Amino acid sequence: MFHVGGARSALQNWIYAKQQGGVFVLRVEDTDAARNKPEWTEGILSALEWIGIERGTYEGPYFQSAYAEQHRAAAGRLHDAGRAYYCDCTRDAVQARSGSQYSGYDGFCRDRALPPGEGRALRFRTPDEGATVVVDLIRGEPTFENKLIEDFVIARGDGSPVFLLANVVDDMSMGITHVIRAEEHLPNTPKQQLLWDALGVQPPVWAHVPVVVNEKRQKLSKRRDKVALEAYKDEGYLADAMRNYLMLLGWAPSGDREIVPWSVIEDEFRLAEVNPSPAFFDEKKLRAFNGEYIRALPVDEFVAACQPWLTGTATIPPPPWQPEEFDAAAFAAVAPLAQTRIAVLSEIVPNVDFLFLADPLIDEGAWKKAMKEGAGDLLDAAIAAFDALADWNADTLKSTLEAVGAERGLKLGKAQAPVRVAVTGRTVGLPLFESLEVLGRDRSLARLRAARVRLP
RNA sequence: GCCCUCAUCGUCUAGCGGCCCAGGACGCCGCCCUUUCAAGGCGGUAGCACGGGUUCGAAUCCCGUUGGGGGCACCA
Repeated sequence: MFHVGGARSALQNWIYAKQQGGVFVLRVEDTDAARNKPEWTEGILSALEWIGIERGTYEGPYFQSAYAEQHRAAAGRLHDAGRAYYCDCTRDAVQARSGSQYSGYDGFCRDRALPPGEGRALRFRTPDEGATVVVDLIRGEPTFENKLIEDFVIARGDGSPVFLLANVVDDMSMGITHVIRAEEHLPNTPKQQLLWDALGVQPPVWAHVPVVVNEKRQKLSKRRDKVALEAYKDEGYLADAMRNYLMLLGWAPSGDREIVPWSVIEDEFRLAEVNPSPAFFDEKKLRAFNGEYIRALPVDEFVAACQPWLTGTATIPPPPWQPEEFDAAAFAAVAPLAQTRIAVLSEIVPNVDFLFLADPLIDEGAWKKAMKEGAGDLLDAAIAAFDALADWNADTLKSTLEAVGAERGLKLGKAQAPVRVAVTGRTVGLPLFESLEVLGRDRSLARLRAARVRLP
């Protein structure tokens, strides 16, 4: 699973690296992914690929674990240089000493010069004065007073390195020069920068992009919110629409425009211009974008794009009709009419199911609405008139029903309702007469007669 | 409790001292078109959080306040 927030920063990161002539490396700090499950890696890779970050154009994703030796070596160096010391304080002891107002480790073991030993953690000795200024492409220079940074643990009692240190050492080992990540990491940054400095390496340039939030303005969470990129893909969001929308979260291209070719985005995007405040992931707007992208598709591409929902795949459930019932030619005939009517690809199914099902799925609410008094009479007349038609096409069908309606003082808008429900099962849908034409004379008449039988 | 951070229509944003009694987009509401529903066309609704400065002039700069978000582990 790949998070939409992650997708956005990956996109930003990727473009930025491209513009700078650098290499984009995706780091995954997710707990589950960090266990290095191959299927997670594969999921992330294909999600990245879906939004246009082709494999081979970047390195990674990588999980912290590849540089275990360096982690331990770095911890050792820090200790030897006096920048870190061993501590045997338990959590409870520290808590007890500081009372109710806990504000970090109190430095109890700072000058005890404890030798390494079982259960003794290694703590980084934070400077007593001065300040650590983080150079951040998006936020300027957030400054942190060193005396307020506690002596944090860099290696556990069993000698294993903690995330903070592993992270820094990994980045150093890989020659990372720019770290672009979510703003939630900003408070950790001074600690990491102190580590870079203590290890004698020039710290990277940081960029903390804002988080993506839900309607309640909280960071998107996997438990509460729909955040998986794959879920959007399976619903029928187009990759182009998704990546375009994602890039507009916190940034806008020049001029009063939002839907722009990807090349414009790659060209104009400036990481430093990203709005520092959190952005709400608005599914409604995404949907509107997707509708526009769908309408902009050439018809044959639209037809091709619909295939997974018409036939089903591993992740997309199969349609209600049997595979042998599907008629590609009929679908192609009706596709242009459907194209302006759906905003996500999965919606194609209810629009065309009447063409492929032996019997239409009759919606009872629709039936009650359309089959009022007079409906039986109208259907009788329509059946007779349609049956007498020499040419079965949209034009003749329309003028025929128009005439039938007129005889009864009904406008076409009213007269078409019972016919529509009888044939498609719904009150809304594709233009009726074109639908009848594609459905064919026999099937159409059979459905009209079947409906007539149900009426008084 | 401490630290950091953010603040323009409901939402995403344009704006980087005068072009702004604030522009675009989504949403919403009307009207037109129309065989249903869409699409399309036209119009409308709605915002610079508050208070002080600085300046001839502030949405834009500074300081506070308020409100939101994030972080403070021998988690990652």
